[in-house]
Amino acid sequence: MELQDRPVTMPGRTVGRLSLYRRILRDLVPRGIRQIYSHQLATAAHVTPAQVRRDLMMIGFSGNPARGYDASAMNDLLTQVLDGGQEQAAVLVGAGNLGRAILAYFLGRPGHLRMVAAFDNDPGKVGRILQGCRCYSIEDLVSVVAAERATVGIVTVPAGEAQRTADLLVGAGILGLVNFAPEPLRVPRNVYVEDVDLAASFERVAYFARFEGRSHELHVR
Amino acid sequence: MELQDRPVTMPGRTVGRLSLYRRILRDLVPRGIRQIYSHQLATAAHVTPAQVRRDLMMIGFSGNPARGYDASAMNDLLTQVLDGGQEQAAVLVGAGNLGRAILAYFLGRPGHLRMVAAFDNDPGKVGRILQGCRCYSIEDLVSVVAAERATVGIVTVPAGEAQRTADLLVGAGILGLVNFAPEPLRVPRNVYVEDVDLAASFERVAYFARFEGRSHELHVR
DNA sequence: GCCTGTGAAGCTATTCACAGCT
DNA sequence: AGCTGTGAATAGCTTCACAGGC
Repeated sequence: MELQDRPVTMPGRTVGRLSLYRRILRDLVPRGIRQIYSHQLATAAHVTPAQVRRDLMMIGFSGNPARGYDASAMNDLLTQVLDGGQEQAAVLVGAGNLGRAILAYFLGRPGHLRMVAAFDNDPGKVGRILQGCRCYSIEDLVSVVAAERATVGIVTVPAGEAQRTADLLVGAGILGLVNFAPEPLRVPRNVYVEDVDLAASFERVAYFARFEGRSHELHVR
Repeated sequence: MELQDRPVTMPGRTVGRLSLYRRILRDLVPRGIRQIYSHQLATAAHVTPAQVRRDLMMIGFSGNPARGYDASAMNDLLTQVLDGGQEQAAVLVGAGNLGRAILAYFLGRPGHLRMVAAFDNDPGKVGRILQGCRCYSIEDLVSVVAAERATVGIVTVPAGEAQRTADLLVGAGILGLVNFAPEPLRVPRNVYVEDVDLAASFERVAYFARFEGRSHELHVR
Protein backbone atom coordinates (compact mmCIF):
# COMPACT_ATOMS: atom_id res chain seq x y z
CA MET A 1 0.00 0.00 0.00
CA GLU A 2 1.45 3.30 -1.08
CA LEU A 3 1.67 6.28 1.23
CA GLN A 4 -0.82 8.24 -0.80
CA ASP A 5 -3.37 5.42 -0.79
CA ARG A 6 -3.73 5.41 2.95
CA PRO A 7 -7.09 6.37 4.36
CA VAL A 8 -7.29 9.85 5.84
CA THR A 9 -8.76 8.41 9.02
CA MET A 10 -8.36 4.94 10.38
CA PRO A 11 -11.12 2.71 11.71
CA GLY A 12 -11.64 3.39 15.41
CA ARG A 13 -10.75 -0.16 16.42
CA THR A 14 -7.45 0.15 14.59
CA VAL A 15 -6.63 3.41 16.37
CA GLY A 16 -7.28 1.72 19.70
CA ARG A 17 -4.90 -1.10 18.88
CA LEU A 18 -2.23 1.28 17.58
CA SER A 19 -2.44 3.02 20.93
CA LEU A 20 -1.87 -0.31 22.64
CA TYR A 21 1.05 -1.24 20.37
CA ARG A 22 2.71 2.05 21.22
CA ARG A 23 2.31 1.44 24.94
CA ILE A 24 3.86 -2.00 24.53
CA LEU A 25 6.78 -0.59 22.58
CA ARG A 26 7.34 2.14 25.13
CA ASP A 27 7.82 -0.62 27.63
CA LEU A 28 10.00 -2.83 25.42
CA VAL A 29 12.28 -0.31 23.68
CA PRO A 30 13.94 0.89 26.90
CA ARG A 31 14.43 -2.78 27.77
CA GLY A 32 16.71 -3.05 24.75
CA ILE A 33 14.36 -4.60 22.19
CA ARG A 34 15.36 -3.23 18.79
CA GLN A 35 13.51 -5.58 16.45
CA ILE A 36 10.12 -7.19 16.95
CA TYR A 37 8.10 -9.75 15.00
CA SER A 38 4.37 -9.49 14.42
CA HIS A 39 3.78 -12.60 16.51
CA GLN A 40 5.61 -11.08 19.48
CA LEU A 41 3.64 -7.86 19.37
CA ALA A 42 0.49 -9.93 18.83
CA THR A 43 1.16 -11.97 21.95
CA ALA A 44 1.71 -8.86 24.02
CA ALA A 45 -1.42 -7.15 22.69
CA HIS A 46 -3.60 -10.29 22.71
CA VAL A 47 -4.42 -10.14 19.02
CA THR A 48 -3.42 -12.26 16.04
CA PRO A 49 -0.18 -11.74 14.11
CA ALA A 50 -2.20 -11.09 10.95
CA GLN A 51 -4.06 -8.34 12.77
CA VAL A 52 -0.80 -6.67 13.73
CA ARG A 53 0.48 -6.81 10.14
CA ARG A 54 -2.79 -5.39 8.81
CA ASP A 55 -2.75 -2.56 11.33
CA LEU A 56 0.82 -1.67 10.46
CA MET A 57 -0.05 -1.84 6.77
CA MET A 58 -2.76 0.75 7.48
CA ILE A 59 -0.17 3.26 8.61
CA GLY A 60 2.25 2.30 5.85
CA PHE A 61 4.85 0.77 8.13
CA SER A 62 7.02 -1.96 6.66
CA GLY A 63 9.12 -4.62 8.25
CA ASN A 64 11.70 -7.01 6.99
CA PRO A 65 11.06 -10.74 6.58
CA ALA A 66 14.38 -11.57 8.19
CA ARG A 67 14.45 -9.16 11.09
CA GLY A 68 10.80 -8.26 11.70
CA TYR A 69 9.97 -4.64 12.47
CA ASP A 70 12.27 -1.93 13.80
CA ALA A 71 10.81 -1.27 17.24
CA SER A 72 11.84 2.32 17.69
CA ALA A 73 10.93 3.32 14.13
CA MET A 74 7.50 1.80 14.72
CA ASN A 75 7.20 3.71 17.97
CA ASP A 76 8.09 6.93 16.16
CA LEU A 77 5.58 6.38 13.38
CA LEU A 78 2.84 5.43 15.84
CA THR A 79 3.52 8.65 17.71
CA GLN A 80 3.39 10.64 14.51
CA VAL A 81 0.10 9.03 13.48
CA LEU A 82 -1.58 9.13 16.89
CA ASP A 83 -0.35 12.50 18.09
CA GLY A 84 -0.06 14.25 14.75
CA GLY A 85 2.69 16.64 15.77
CA GLN A 86 0.87 19.46 17.51
CA GLU A 87 -0.08 19.18 21.17
CA GLN A 88 -3.81 19.04 21.95
CA ALA A 89 -5.58 20.61 24.89
CA ALA A 90 -8.44 18.94 26.77
CA VAL A 91 -10.93 20.18 29.33
CA LEU A 92 -13.05 18.23 31.77
CA VAL A 93 -16.54 19.11 32.88
CA GLY A 94 -17.85 17.69 36.16
CA ALA A 95 -15.27 17.45 38.94
CA GLY A 96 -17.04 14.75 40.93
CA ASN A 97 -15.39 11.53 42.03
CA LEU A 98 -14.91 10.19 38.53
CA GLY A 99 -13.88 13.56 37.11
CA ARG A 100 -11.21 14.03 39.75
CA ALA A 101 -9.94 10.48 39.21
CA ILE A 102 -9.48 11.30 35.54
CA LEU A 103 -7.73 14.55 36.37
CA ALA A 104 -5.38 12.54 38.57
CA TYR A 105 -4.78 10.16 35.69
CA PHE A 106 -3.67 13.06 33.48
CA LEU A 107 -1.60 14.57 36.28
CA GLY A 108 0.42 11.37 36.43
CA ARG A 109 0.95 11.13 32.66
CA PRO A 110 1.62 14.44 31.00
CA GLY A 111 1.49 13.30 27.36
CA HIS A 112 0.51 14.83 24.09
CA LEU A 113 -3.02 15.52 25.37
CA ARG A 114 -2.74 18.27 27.99
CA MET A 115 -5.51 18.81 30.54
CA VAL A 116 -5.86 22.57 30.74
CA ALA A 117 -9.03 23.17 32.73
CA ALA A 118 -11.77 21.59 34.80
CA PHE A 119 -15.28 22.99 35.18
CA ASP A 120 -17.85 22.50 37.90
CA ASN A 121 -20.70 24.48 39.32
CA ASP A 122 -19.94 23.69 42.96
CA PRO A 123 -18.72 27.06 44.36
CA GLY A 124 -16.53 25.10 46.77
CA LYS A 125 -14.50 23.78 43.85
CA VAL A 126 -14.41 26.81 41.58
CA GLY A 127 -11.12 28.69 41.83
CA ARG A 128 -9.28 25.81 43.41
CA ILE A 129 -6.63 23.54 41.92
CA LEU A 130 -7.93 19.97 41.68
CA GLN A 131 -5.35 17.28 40.94
CA GLY A 132 -3.06 19.85 39.40
CA CYS A 133 -5.78 21.39 37.27
CA ARG A 134 -7.50 24.74 37.80
CA CYS A 135 -11.26 24.49 38.31
CA TYR A 136 -13.46 27.15 36.72
CA SER A 137 -17.15 27.92 36.84
CA ILE A 138 -19.23 26.48 34.00
CA GLU A 139 -19.99 30.07 33.05
CA ASP A 140 -16.39 30.52 31.99
CA LEU A 141 -16.38 27.41 29.82
CA VAL A 142 -16.74 29.04 26.44
CA SER A 143 -14.09 31.67 27.06
CA VAL A 144 -11.57 29.28 28.61
CA VAL A 145 -12.00 26.67 25.87
CA ALA A 146 -11.53 29.35 23.24
CA ALA A 147 -8.50 30.88 24.99
CA GLU A 148 -6.85 27.50 25.41
CA ARG A 149 -7.81 26.33 21.92
CA ALA A 150 -8.97 23.06 23.49
CA THR A 151 -10.15 20.40 21.05
CA VAL A 152 -11.13 17.59 23.42
CA GLY A 153 -13.85 17.64 26.11
CA ILE A 154 -14.37 15.05 28.82
CA VAL A 155 -17.90 14.82 30.16
CA THR A 156 -18.14 13.50 33.71
CA VAL A 157 -21.31 15.27 34.82
CA PRO A 158 -24.30 13.46 36.34
CA ALA A 159 -26.96 12.00 34.05
CA GLY A 160 -29.37 14.69 32.94
CA GLU A 161 -26.74 17.37 32.54
CA ALA A 162 -24.72 15.62 29.87
CA GLN A 163 -26.53 16.90 26.79
CA ARG A 164 -26.48 20.49 28.00
CA THR A 165 -22.77 20.12 28.77
CA ALA A 166 -22.06 18.65 25.35
CA ASP A 167 -23.94 21.52 23.69
CA LEU A 168 -21.82 24.02 25.59
CA LEU A 169 -18.58 22.28 24.67
CA VAL A 170 -19.52 21.95 21.03
CA GLY A 171 -20.58 25.58 20.94
CA ALA A 172 -17.19 26.50 22.36
CA GLY A 173 -15.42 24.74 19.51
CA ILE A 174 -14.62 21.30 20.93
CA LEU A 175 -14.19 18.63 18.23
CA GLY A 176 -14.03 15.42 20.24
CA LEU A 177 -15.83 14.26 23.37
CA VAL A 178 -15.31 11.43 25.82
CA ASN A 179 -18.70 10.83 27.34
CA PHE A 180 -18.85 9.10 30.71
CA ALA A 181 -22.50 9.97 31.28
CA PRO A 182 -24.95 7.09 30.83
CA GLU A 183 -26.84 8.71 27.98
CA PRO A 184 -26.04 9.12 24.28
CA LEU A 185 -25.11 12.64 23.18
CA ARG A 186 -26.52 14.43 20.18
CA VAL A 187 -23.76 16.38 18.47
CA PRO A 188 -23.11 17.81 15.00
CA ARG A 189 -21.68 15.42 12.46
CA ASN A 190 -18.23 17.02 12.62
CA VAL A 191 -17.75 16.19 16.30
CA TYR A 192 -16.50 12.77 17.38
CA VAL A 193 -17.96 11.15 20.48
CA GLU A 194 -16.39 8.27 22.35
CA ASP A 195 -18.83 6.77 24.81
CA VAL A 196 -17.40 5.14 27.93
CA ASP A 197 -20.52 3.51 29.27
CA LEU A 198 -19.47 2.09 32.62
CA ALA A 199 -22.99 0.95 33.49
CA ALA A 200 -23.09 -1.11 30.30
CA SER A 201 -19.60 -2.49 30.98
CA PHE A 202 -20.57 -3.68 34.43
CA GLU A 203 -23.83 -5.17 33.21
CA ARG A 204 -22.09 -6.93 30.37
CA VAL A 205 -19.54 -8.50 32.68
CA ALA A 206 -22.26 -9.55 35.11
CA TYR A 207 -24.15 -11.10 32.21
CA PHE A 208 -21.23 -13.08 30.80
CA ALA A 209 -19.92 -14.07 34.22
CA ARG A 210 -23.22 -15.87 34.72
CA PHE A 211 -22.43 -18.13 31.80
CA GLU A 212 -19.02 -19.01 33.19
CA GLY A 213 -17.28 -18.70 29.90
CA ARG A 214 -15.99 -16.58 27.15
CA SER A 215 -17.06 -19.05 24.47
CA HIS A 216 -18.69 -16.03 22.86
CA GLU A 217 -15.42 -14.07 22.88
CA LEU A 218 -13.82 -12.96 19.66
CA HIS A 219 -10.19 -13.12 20.66
CA VAL A 220 -10.33 -16.60 22.08
CA ARG A 221 -7.19 -18.40 21.11
CA MET B 1 -37.58 -16.75 16.39
CA GLU B 2 -38.84 -19.29 18.88
CA LEU B 3 -37.88 -19.15 22.54
CA GLN B 4 -35.89 -22.36 22.31
CA ASP B 5 -33.89 -21.13 19.31
CA ARG B 6 -32.41 -18.21 21.19
CA PRO B 7 -28.68 -18.20 21.66
CA VAL B 8 -27.47 -19.09 25.13
CA THR B 9 -25.36 -15.96 25.20
CA MET B 10 -25.88 -12.79 23.23
CA PRO B 11 -23.23 -10.89 21.29
CA GLY B 12 -21.51 -8.41 23.59
CA ARG B 13 -22.63 -5.42 21.54
CA THR B 14 -26.22 -6.50 21.87
CA VAL B 15 -25.92 -6.84 25.65
CA GLY B 16 -24.56 -3.31 25.82
CA ARG B 17 -27.51 -1.95 23.86
CA LEU B 18 -30.02 -3.92 25.93
CA SER B 19 -28.51 -2.30 28.99
CA LEU B 20 -29.05 1.09 27.39
CA TYR B 21 -32.64 0.29 26.39
CA ARG B 22 -33.41 -0.67 29.96
CA ARG B 23 -31.98 2.59 31.26
CA ILE B 24 -34.11 4.51 28.80
CA LEU B 25 -37.22 2.60 29.82
CA ARG B 26 -36.48 3.15 33.50
CA ASP B 27 -36.64 6.82 32.72
CA LEU B 28 -39.72 6.69 30.50
CA VAL B 29 -41.98 4.22 32.31
CA PRO B 30 -42.35 6.36 35.46
CA ARG B 31 -43.13 9.25 33.12
CA GLY B 32 -46.24 7.37 32.05
CA ILE B 33 -45.08 5.86 28.76
CA ARG B 34 -46.84 2.50 28.42
CA GLN B 35 -46.22 1.70 24.76
CA ILE B 36 -43.18 2.47 22.67
CA TYR B 37 -42.29 2.08 18.98
CA SER B 38 -38.93 0.86 17.75
CA HIS B 39 -38.23 4.22 16.17
CA GLN B 40 -38.79 6.00 19.48
CA LEU B 41 -36.45 3.74 21.37
CA ALA B 42 -34.02 4.00 18.47
CA THR B 43 -34.02 7.79 18.66
CA ALA B 44 -33.37 7.72 22.39
CA ALA B 45 -30.58 5.16 22.08
CA HIS B 46 -29.05 6.66 18.91
CA VAL B 47 -29.40 3.49 16.88
CA THR B 48 -31.61 2.49 13.94
CA PRO B 49 -35.13 1.16 14.38
CA ALA B 50 -34.13 -2.06 12.63
CA GLN B 51 -31.37 -2.51 15.19
CA VAL B 52 -33.85 -2.16 18.04
CA ARG B 53 -36.17 -4.73 16.49
CA ARG B 54 -33.28 -7.16 15.92
CA ASP B 55 -32.09 -6.78 19.49
CA LEU B 56 -35.56 -7.42 20.85
CA MET B 57 -35.89 -10.41 18.55
CA MET B 58 -32.71 -11.78 20.13
CA ILE B 59 -34.38 -11.91 23.52
CA GLY B 60 -37.65 -13.17 22.08
CA PHE B 61 -39.64 -10.05 22.84
CA SER B 62 -42.57 -9.27 20.57
CA GLY B 63 -44.49 -6.10 19.92
CA ASN B 64 -47.69 -5.28 18.18
CA PRO B 65 -47.79 -3.56 14.79
CA ALA B 66 -50.53 -1.24 15.98
CA ARG B 67 -49.33 -0.31 19.43
CA GLY B 68 -45.58 -0.98 19.32
CA TYR B 69 -43.98 -2.59 22.36
CA ASP B 70 -45.29 -2.74 25.91
CA ALA B 71 -42.75 -0.61 27.78
CA SER B 72 -43.00 -2.18 31.20
CA ALA B 73 -43.08 -5.74 29.86
CA MET B 74 -39.94 -4.93 27.90
CA ASN B 75 -38.33 -3.51 31.00
CA ASP B 76 -39.20 -6.69 32.90
CA LEU B 77 -37.79 -8.98 30.25
CA LEU B 78 -34.62 -6.91 29.92
CA THR B 79 -34.15 -7.17 33.66
CA GLN B 80 -34.69 -10.91 33.56
CA VAL B 81 -32.20 -11.32 30.72
CA LEU B 82 -29.56 -8.93 32.03
CA ASP B 83 -29.79 -9.74 35.73
CA GLY B 84 -30.80 -13.38 35.49
CA GLY B 85 -32.69 -13.52 38.75
CA GLN B 86 -29.99 -14.05 41.35
CA GLU B 87 -28.03 -11.12 42.74
CA GLN B 88 -24.32 -11.02 41.89
CA ALA B 89 -21.51 -9.84 44.13
CA ALA B 90 -18.54 -7.85 42.89
CA VAL B 91 -15.21 -6.91 44.45
CA LEU B 92 -12.79 -4.17 43.50
CA VAL B 93 -9.01 -4.36 43.72
CA GLY B 94 -7.02 -1.13 43.90
CA ALA B 95 -8.64 1.64 45.92
CA GLY B 96 -6.80 4.50 44.24
CA ASN B 97 -8.53 7.53 42.75
CA LEU B 98 -10.27 5.58 40.02
CA GLY B 99 -11.13 2.67 42.28
CA ARG B 100 -12.75 4.94 44.85
CA ALA B 101 -14.67 6.77 42.12
CA ILE B 102 -16.09 3.44 41.01
CA LEU B 103 -16.96 2.50 44.58
CA ALA B 104 -18.84 5.80 44.81
CA TYR B 105 -20.65 4.97 41.60
CA PHE B 106 -21.91 1.71 43.12
CA LEU B 107 -22.75 3.40 46.39
CA GLY B 108 -25.11 5.70 44.52
CA ARG B 109 -26.81 2.91 42.56
CA PRO B 110 -27.40 -0.22 44.56
CA GLY B 111 -28.56 -2.49 41.74
CA HIS B 112 -28.39 -6.15 40.96
CA LEU B 113 -24.59 -6.10 41.08
CA ARG B 114 -23.60 -5.53 44.70
CA MET B 115 -20.15 -4.25 45.63
CA VAL B 116 -19.16 -6.34 48.63
CA ALA B 117 -15.48 -5.61 49.18
CA ALA B 118 -12.52 -3.50 48.15
CA PHE B 119 -8.89 -4.56 48.40
CA ASP B 120 -5.73 -2.53 48.63
CA ASN B 121 -2.30 -2.99 50.07
CA ASP B 122 -2.02 0.48 51.56
CA PRO B 123 -2.19 -0.14 55.35
CA GLY B 124 -3.83 3.27 55.70
CA LYS B 125 -6.85 2.03 53.75
CA VAL B 126 -7.14 -1.53 55.02
CA GLY B 127 -9.84 -1.88 57.67
CA ARG B 128 -11.54 1.36 56.74
CA ILE B 129 -14.85 1.90 54.96
CA LEU B 130 -14.28 3.57 51.58
CA GLN B 131 -17.36 4.95 49.83
CA GLY B 132 -19.57 2.61 51.80
CA CYS B 133 -17.42 -0.43 51.11
CA ARG B 134 -15.09 -2.22 53.52
CA CYS B 135 -11.46 -2.28 52.43
CA TYR B 136 -9.45 -5.46 53.07
CA SER B 137 -5.83 -6.40 52.63
CA ILE B 138 -4.98 -8.16 49.37
CA GLU B 139 -3.96 -11.11 51.51
CA ASP B 140 -7.60 -11.65 52.40
CA LEU B 141 -8.77 -11.58 48.81
CA VAL B 142 -9.20 -15.30 48.25
CA SER B 143 -11.08 -15.90 51.47
CA VAL B 144 -13.37 -12.86 51.15
CA VAL B 145 -14.22 -13.61 47.51
CA ALA B 146 -15.04 -17.19 48.43
CA ALA B 147 -17.10 -16.21 51.48
CA GLU B 148 -19.09 -13.64 49.51
CA ARG B 149 -19.40 -15.90 46.46
CA ALA B 150 -18.37 -12.94 44.32
CA THR B 151 -18.43 -13.53 40.57
CA VAL B 152 -17.23 -10.17 39.26
CA GLY B 153 -13.87 -8.49 39.85
CA ILE B 154 -12.95 -4.92 39.03
CA VAL B 155 -9.27 -4.27 38.47
CA THR B 156 -8.16 -0.70 39.18
CA VAL B 157 -4.56 -1.36 40.20
CA PRO B 158 -1.58 0.42 38.63
CA ALA B 159 -0.01 -0.99 35.46
CA GLY B 160 2.32 -3.82 36.30
CA GLU B 161 0.17 -5.26 39.04
CA ALA B 162 -2.84 -6.07 36.88
CA GLN B 163 -1.86 -9.55 35.74
CA ARG B 164 -0.97 -10.64 39.26
CA THR B 165 -4.28 -9.23 40.49
CA ALA B 166 -6.22 -11.00 37.77
CA ASP B 167 -4.50 -14.28 38.61
CA LEU B 168 -5.51 -13.88 42.25
CA LEU B 169 -9.13 -13.08 41.38
CA VAL B 170 -9.40 -15.95 38.94
CA GLY B 171 -7.85 -18.31 41.46
CA ALA B 172 -10.45 -17.17 43.99
CA GLY B 173 -13.27 -18.14 41.63
CA ILE B 174 -14.13 -14.87 39.86
CA LEU B 175 -15.78 -15.41 36.46
CA GLY B 176 -15.84 -11.91 34.98
CA LEU B 177 -13.37 -9.03 35.13
CA VAL B 178 -13.57 -5.36 34.30
CA ASN B 179 -10.02 -4.33 33.58
CA PHE B 180 -9.12 -0.65 33.88
CA ALA B 181 -5.39 -1.29 33.77
CA PRO B 182 -3.69 -0.39 30.49
CA GLU B 183 -2.52 -3.90 29.72
CA PRO B 184 -4.35 -6.97 28.39
CA LEU B 185 -4.98 -9.73 30.91
CA ARG B 186 -4.27 -13.40 30.36
CA VAL B 187 -7.09 -15.45 31.88
CA PRO B 188 -8.53 -18.95 31.43
CA ARG B 189 -11.04 -19.38 28.63
CA ASN B 190 -13.97 -19.60 31.04
CA VAL B 191 -13.42 -16.10 32.42
CA TYR B 192 -14.83 -13.06 30.63
CA VAL B 193 -12.76 -9.87 30.49
CA GLU B 194 -14.14 -6.46 29.65
CA ASP B 195 -11.32 -4.02 28.97
CA VAL B 196 -11.97 -0.36 29.73
CA ASP B 197 -8.91 1.17 28.16
CA LEU B 198 -9.09 4.83 29.10
CA ALA B 199 -5.72 5.60 27.56
CA ALA B 200 -6.92 4.24 24.23
CA SER B 201 -10.20 6.16 24.55
CA PHE B 202 -8.43 9.45 25.09
CA GLU B 203 -5.99 8.81 22.28
CA ARG B 204 -8.79 7.84 19.93
CA VAL B 205 -10.71 11.02 20.65
CA ALA B 206 -7.59 13.12 20.24
CA TYR B 207 -6.96 11.40 16.92
CA PHE B 208 -10.44 11.89 15.50
CA ALA B 209 -10.79 15.40 16.88
CA ARG B 210 -7.83 16.30 14.70
CA PHE B 211 -9.83 15.41 11.62
CA GLU B 212 -12.69 17.62 12.66
CA GLY B 213 -15.28 15.09 11.72
CA ARG B 214 -16.99 11.86 12.40
CA SER B 215 -17.18 11.01 8.71
CA HIS B 216 -15.67 7.70 9.77
CA GLU B 217 -18.44 7.04 12.34
CA LEU B 218 -20.74 4.10 12.02
CA HIS B 219 -23.84 5.61 13.48
CA VAL B 220 -23.82 8.68 11.30
CA ARG B 221 -27.35 9.51 10.38
C1' DG C 1 -50.95 3.93 6.73
C1' DC C 2 -47.74 2.77 9.81
C1' DC C 3 -46.15 -0.71 12.45
C1' DT C 4 -43.54 -5.35 13.53
C1' DG C 5 -40.75 -9.52 12.28
C1' DT C 6 -37.38 -11.24 9.43
C1' DG C 7 -34.89 -13.28 5.14
C1' DA C 8 -31.63 -11.39 2.38
C1' DA C 9 -28.24 -8.06 1.25
C1' DG C 10 -24.55 -5.18 2.44
C1' DC C 11 -20.70 -3.76 5.23
C1' DT C 12 -16.80 -3.98 8.17
C1' DA C 13 -13.42 -6.32 10.46
C1' DT C 14 -10.70 -10.27 11.03
C1' DT C 15 -8.32 -14.30 9.60
C1' DC C 16 -6.51 -17.45 6.08
C1' DA C 17 -3.08 -18.77 3.16
C1' DC C 18 0.49 -18.20 0.29
C1' DA C 19 3.83 -15.71 -2.90
C1' DG C 20 8.03 -13.52 -2.25
C1' DC C 21 12.06 -12.16 0.40
C1' DT C 22 16.11 -12.80 3.16
C1' DA D 1 13.16 -22.00 7.82
C1' DG D 2 10.62 -18.35 9.07
C1' DC D 3 9.13 -13.99 8.26
C1' DT D 4 6.35 -10.03 5.85
C1' DG D 5 2.72 -8.18 2.74
C1' DT D 6 -1.59 -8.94 0.91
C1' DG D 7 -5.57 -10.84 -2.16
C1' DA D 8 -9.12 -13.73 -1.06
C1' DA D 9 -12.14 -15.95 2.18
C1' DT D 10 -14.69 -15.78 6.31
C1' DA D 11 -17.16 -14.21 10.12
C1' DG D 12 -19.98 -11.00 12.48
C1' DC D 13 -22.89 -7.13 12.60
C1' DT D 14 -26.12 -3.80 10.70
C1' DT D 15 -29.38 -2.24 7.50
C1' DC D 16 -32.64 -2.98 3.72
C1' DA D 17 -36.89 -4.02 2.20
C1' DC D 18 -41.02 -6.10 2.29
C1' DA D 19 -44.70 -9.57 3.73
C1' DG D 20 -48.11 -9.67 7.14
C1' DG D 21 -50.98 -7.57 10.81
C1' DC D 22 -53.80 -4.10 12.98
